[in-house]
Amino acid sequence: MPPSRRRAGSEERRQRILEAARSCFGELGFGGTTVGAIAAGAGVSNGLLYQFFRNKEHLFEVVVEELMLDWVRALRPPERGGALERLEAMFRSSVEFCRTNPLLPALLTRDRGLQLQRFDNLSSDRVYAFRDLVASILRDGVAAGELRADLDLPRVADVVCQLLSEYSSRAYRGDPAFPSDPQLIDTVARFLRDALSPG
Amino acid sequence: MPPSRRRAGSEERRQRILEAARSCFGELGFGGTTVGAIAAGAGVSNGLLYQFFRNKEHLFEVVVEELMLDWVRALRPPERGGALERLEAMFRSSVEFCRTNPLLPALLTRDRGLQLQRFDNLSSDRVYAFRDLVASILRDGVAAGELRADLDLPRVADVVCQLLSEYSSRAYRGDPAFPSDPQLIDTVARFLRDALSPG
Amino acid sequence: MPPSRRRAGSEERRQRILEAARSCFGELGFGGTTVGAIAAGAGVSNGLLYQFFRNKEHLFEVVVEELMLDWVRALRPPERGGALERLEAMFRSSVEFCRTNPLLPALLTRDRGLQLQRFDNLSSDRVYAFRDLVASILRDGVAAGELRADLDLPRVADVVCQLLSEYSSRAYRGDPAFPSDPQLIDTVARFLRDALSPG
Amino acid sequence: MPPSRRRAGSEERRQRILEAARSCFGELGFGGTTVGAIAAGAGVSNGLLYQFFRNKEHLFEVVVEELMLDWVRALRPPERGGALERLEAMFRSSVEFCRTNPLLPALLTRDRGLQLQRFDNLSSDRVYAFRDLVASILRDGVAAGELRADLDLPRVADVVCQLLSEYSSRAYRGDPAFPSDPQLIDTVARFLRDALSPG
DNA sequence: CATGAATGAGGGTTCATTCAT
DNA sequence: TATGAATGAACCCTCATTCAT
Repeated sequence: MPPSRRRAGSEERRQRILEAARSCFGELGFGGTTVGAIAAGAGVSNGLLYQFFRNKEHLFEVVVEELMLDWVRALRPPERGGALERLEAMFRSSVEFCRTNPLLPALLTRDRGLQLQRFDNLSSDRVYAFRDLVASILRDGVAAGELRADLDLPRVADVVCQLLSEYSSRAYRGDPAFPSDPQLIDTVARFLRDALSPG
Repeated sequence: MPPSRRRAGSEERRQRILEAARSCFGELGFGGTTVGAIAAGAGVSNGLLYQFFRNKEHLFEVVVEELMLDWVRALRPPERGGALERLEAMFRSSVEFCRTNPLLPALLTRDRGLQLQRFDNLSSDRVYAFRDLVASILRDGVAAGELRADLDLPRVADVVCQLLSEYSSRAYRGDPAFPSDPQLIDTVARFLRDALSPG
Repeated sequence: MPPSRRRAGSEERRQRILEAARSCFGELGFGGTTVGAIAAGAGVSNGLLYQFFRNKEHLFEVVVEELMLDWVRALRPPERGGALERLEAMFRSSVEFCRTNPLLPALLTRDRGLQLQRFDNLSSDRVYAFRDLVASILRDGVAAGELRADLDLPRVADVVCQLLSEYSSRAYRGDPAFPSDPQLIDTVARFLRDALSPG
Repeated sequence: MPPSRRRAGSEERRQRILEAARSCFGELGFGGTTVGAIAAGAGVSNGLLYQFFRNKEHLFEVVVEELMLDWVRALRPPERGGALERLEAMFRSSVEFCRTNPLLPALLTRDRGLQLQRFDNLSSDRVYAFRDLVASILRDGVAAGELRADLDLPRVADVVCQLLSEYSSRAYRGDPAFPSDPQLIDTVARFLRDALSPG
């Protein structure tokens, strides 16, 4: 039995709220976002948000949770291929993903605007998992002789993740001071290759 | 004629306000900081701030302006030495500077907590100037044969600045998910060398 | 013609709403009660209440009206017997009635939680009628020589009613500071006898 | 050193707020009272209340605390005299006190409108203390042979307190259904005497 | 008839800003 | 100048009421 027309509309509205919230939180941070702005962005009344979410924080949590899941799906690297190839694929996927998701990079870099002290364990696990994933790819590359043998794996993984999330995030922000053009992405990719490949 | 004793006391208070503001804005962002907290931190009354600054935004602008000047002073690279050596010196100076200035990295990465859309042209010039400085150092290195000849200079400068500001900023934040230990700094320095040095 | 099955079901729902309302208003007062809580308590939808009642205030008025009728029925004193005997019977009936009707004592004591200023003339008539009934019983007792001859009848009736309603009301409230045990009820009954009986 | 004119005005405003709060809470209960109404009643702005009181509940607590102290002072019975005489003096003092303090009787009778479950231990002690005081006076009267020897002291004290607080409270409420005229007070006093005096 | 999703006015509270002292 | 008491706009959230289904 398909959902009634009513409930379908309801779910659609919930999604519009989440979308508006994603956009507002991403652009203005948690504190800078007003519930009214989200409601207006979603084209619904102020009070409707509270039918779906306990309060502003809860809405934020749900947004983050969904975003992390989407991101993990988008990021999954190709199973086959060399380490550099896989890292570059991840990098480009992430850039693509963030093009419409300003919130993620903010989360990945512990953006102050989100006042994440309240949501600490929301994203920590994902951050660690992501870094571990990168580290394991690096380890594969070292084992295969594709990468320098003397990399300090956890710390290099940190640097790689950092570049990945920063240049991904720029894909969204339209900030001329921190641009994101295809050639810049290529430069970053090449930068990584040069730094990681054996002499 | 030296400023009267009265004005000297006044200037001192102004500085204490700026110092308290720097600390508050850096820790809590623009939205998270209250004027009362700054006044309390400076040990003056609430209203006195408005003798020196038009309003909260103006105070913020002045804080940023001064911070940028301090940072530029701190960053000035050694006149002599190889490009990599000079870049690394800048990197380490910046880390040191940021260790006590949480606000700067936030500015350099367009921290959402500051709601910088309102203050857009505050720091752009400084950011451009910094990147140009790095680019010119890179150009010197290329000219001297110390760096790869085929670097896309403006874009590589962007990447270098990015790493520099991110790992500088961590020096202040005590976040276990984004640590800052000497070996990580060394890893970043080596990462830069590997990426920039010729084959 | 009996009501159609449809209307019978409707009437049953109306009654369930009234019952839930009686319970909620009694426990939480007018302001503390939400329309949603009443609907949930009655197992009907939020909107259905507005088929039967203009609004929350109207529902409250009807609840009070019905409650007063029930109470009058429960209170009707035995036709025969001495004045003290009849008063005591009323007292004990009232205690029993209130044991399951928290709203009544609140009404009888002009409970502030009900914000009765809005509903002023709702219960006044019943209060007067009750006091008149008590006064007439007292008059019978005086005439029969069973009670003191010099009682200020309307005012003594007020006192008797007051004790009656207060100690009835405690039967419901589970407040340890204002207990209601059988011996306390007995004490009140005896107190009344002692005060009213001739020297 | 006398308080500066500024601080004197401040304290005066605090008192006006407390007075307005006492009146509003007393008339409308805790839930029925809005912070705005208190502010308006005191002739100050909405926000000023929060300079003196943490929030609405805190303001309520302070009001209750002060009221209880005032009441205890007003109630203190004469040291000398017979038990009935002392009780009657207390009764009349209380009536007088409550004539301007609607909140107290509400507290003494656990008014639902105040949602006292939150403030339970604020007034319980005072209620118990008051009842104990009445009980001890009764005990003295029994010992002196002035009162019936067979009184169930704690429970009779309850009844006496109940009459005392109820008829005190009416002094404030201008409710015609529950009047308060001098003769009614006299009737209650006489009622108490008749109930407590030996046969 | 019956539903419950949707609305929006109004509540308590915070805080940038002003101004009498 | 310097103060901090005072203001009031704007925040988040609740809930009585309506209306499309």
